[in-house]
Amino acid sequence: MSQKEITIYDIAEKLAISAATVSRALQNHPAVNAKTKKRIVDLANELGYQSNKFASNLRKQKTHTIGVIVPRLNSAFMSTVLSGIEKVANNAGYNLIISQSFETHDKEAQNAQTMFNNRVDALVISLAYDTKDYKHLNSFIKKKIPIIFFDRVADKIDATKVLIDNFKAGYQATEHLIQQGCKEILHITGNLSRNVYNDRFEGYKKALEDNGIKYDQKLLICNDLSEKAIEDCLKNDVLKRTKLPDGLFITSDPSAAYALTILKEAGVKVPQDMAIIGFNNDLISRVCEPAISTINYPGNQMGETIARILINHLNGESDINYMNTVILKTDLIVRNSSLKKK
Amino acid sequence: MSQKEITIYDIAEKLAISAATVSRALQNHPAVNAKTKKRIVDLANELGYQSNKFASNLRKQKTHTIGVIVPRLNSAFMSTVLSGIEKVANNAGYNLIISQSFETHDKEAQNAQTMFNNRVDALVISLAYDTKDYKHLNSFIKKKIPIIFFDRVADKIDATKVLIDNFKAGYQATEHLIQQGCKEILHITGNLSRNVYNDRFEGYKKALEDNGIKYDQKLLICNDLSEKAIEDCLKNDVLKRTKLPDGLFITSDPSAAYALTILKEAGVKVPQDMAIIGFNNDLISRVCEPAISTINYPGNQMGETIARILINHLNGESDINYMNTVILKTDLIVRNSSLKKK
DNA sequence: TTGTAGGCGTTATCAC
DNA sequence: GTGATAACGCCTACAA
Repeated sequence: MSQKEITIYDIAEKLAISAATVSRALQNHPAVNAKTKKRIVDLANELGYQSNKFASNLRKQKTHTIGVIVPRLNSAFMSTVLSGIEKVANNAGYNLIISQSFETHDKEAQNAQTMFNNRVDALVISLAYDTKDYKHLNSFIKKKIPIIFFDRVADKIDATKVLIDNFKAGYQATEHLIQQGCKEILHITGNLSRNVYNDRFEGYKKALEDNGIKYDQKLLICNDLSEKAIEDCLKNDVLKRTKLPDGLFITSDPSAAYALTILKEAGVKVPQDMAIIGFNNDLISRVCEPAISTINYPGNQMGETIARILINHLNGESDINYMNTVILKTDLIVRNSSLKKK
Repeated sequence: MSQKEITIYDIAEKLAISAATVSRALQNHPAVNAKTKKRIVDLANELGYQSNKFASNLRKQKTHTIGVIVPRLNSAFMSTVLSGIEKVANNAGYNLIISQSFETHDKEAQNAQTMFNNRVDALVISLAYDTKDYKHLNSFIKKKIPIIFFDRVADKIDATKVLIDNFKAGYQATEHLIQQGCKEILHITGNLSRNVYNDRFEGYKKALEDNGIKYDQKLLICNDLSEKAIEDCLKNDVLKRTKLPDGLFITSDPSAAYALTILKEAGVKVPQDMAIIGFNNDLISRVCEPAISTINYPGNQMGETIARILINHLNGESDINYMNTVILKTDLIVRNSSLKKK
């Protein structure tokens, strides 16, 4: 199938020198005569020589590859994070192997295994919905391959985490709705066994409590935040209630936008009947009518931060083990969907 | 840094057999005694043995890795395609190395080089805005490494392409606006040197022509479709014109949504004053008010198709060289943003 | 400044 | 069924 590869030996032979010198020249090793080097580099270009990473990696025990496992590739937030990671990593000469867990532990474990076999220099991971134990990461820990968790992190594991203050964000969002006069705030969110959703929920509860509102379990809906789930819980549950909530804190912008559409269809006025606040500050929140209030979540910056920490560590410029948790800043963004008072 | 690796030799030694047998057992080679195999597999698990892909790849000259180069990671469309590719590829035991060209030829070439050095088994690529020559892909062609272009394809190169009928889609979109009574249809789109935008533009022109409307160059705006560009061209140009166009065909949904927001802000009534149609059928087009008409572009299916073609080829089940172009089906989706007549 | 030689971990070929 | 052995292409002590 493939043509004969051109190797450093071919170059060495044609130039009647040793492969070692060729290898050195191609790596810009200082101890090599400038002229010899030029001859080597020129010939390499002429022959279209391409270094074989496998041989090199095999030899050097380093791959310049970072593995990334995410629940799903196709969300605005995730692709922003990935874009940030890729940018920094690529500039530093690192490659990215990306795979999706599709929100299941098994696929996540399987992907981790593959990453491990591929000897990634580091692993970046945002956990699946149903991941509860972290055995599948043990091989990395044993071999001291750095792991960075982001967004959906593992509480019980002692590793570097990059995330936002979900409690605070949840608190802020809820508090804002309360300040706008909401008394019964519906909270639609994801699986509470994941830190992101749990912390936001705790923030929600605390904000209620601090404002003298009793938490009502009927106002909590957990699902996978898919369009189907949103449609289902609104049409078959919320909209059928005798008393409609007057506020909605829903933890993703696409879901918020979709919920808004359904509510409007059903004749609910936003924000008058129900004030809405989302999460993430995706473009989608800005183009709805009314525009949706949200929490700004800097995905791109998160990605860049992750990559930078990793690369500094891999280059030995800093030690990841001293950096336990990085919290990125979020902001409350108020738009018309939640402005009952003007 | 890393602990000692466990190799097939370690296993062989402990079991007092040869490494060759261990290797065979671990690959399910038929010619190995069931009992020996069990002993080997058990010990391998116990020791936490992990096959070293580099050594294996080096030896087998095959990497089970597919390189993917896209203009940008962070678009709804792109992440859907990637998600599709990843799903199929991963199930078939292939890994994905993904990188972004950030719409520049240079980065694209550099990424292609890296992919090549990593000896990817195949390359999947959607071209950058300013890529005009394809020298950077020559090494792949020479070595007969399959390349699949998708979405933004190269006309001049003889390779497999997966795309939609952009001409037809552009025609349909425009025709629809005309049928709704539009006479002056603004077309906001990307760089016309890219097939996707050029073909849609040609479709647009042809639809005008077929309906007796003269093409007016003032109604064509090309930019990078970023929020900034959209805002700029609308506020500083279109909205200042003495006569506003009565239709808008804009070739991406996020841009359409953003344009809609700006137009509404400026007091333009949609669809009465201006009918709008976008492209892609992203969620964003559905949650706007009015919901935006668009062309359904099956990104996920495109991704899966790409991966499937590639994998069939790599497995020798079919030959990619006989498959030149795959055109996926698109549909016109009519929503309120373009419905002048009811 | 350059060359020699050994090994990174796996797999394929050949014997037995 | 199993074992020796020779690559795969590169890198790096060490020697010259």
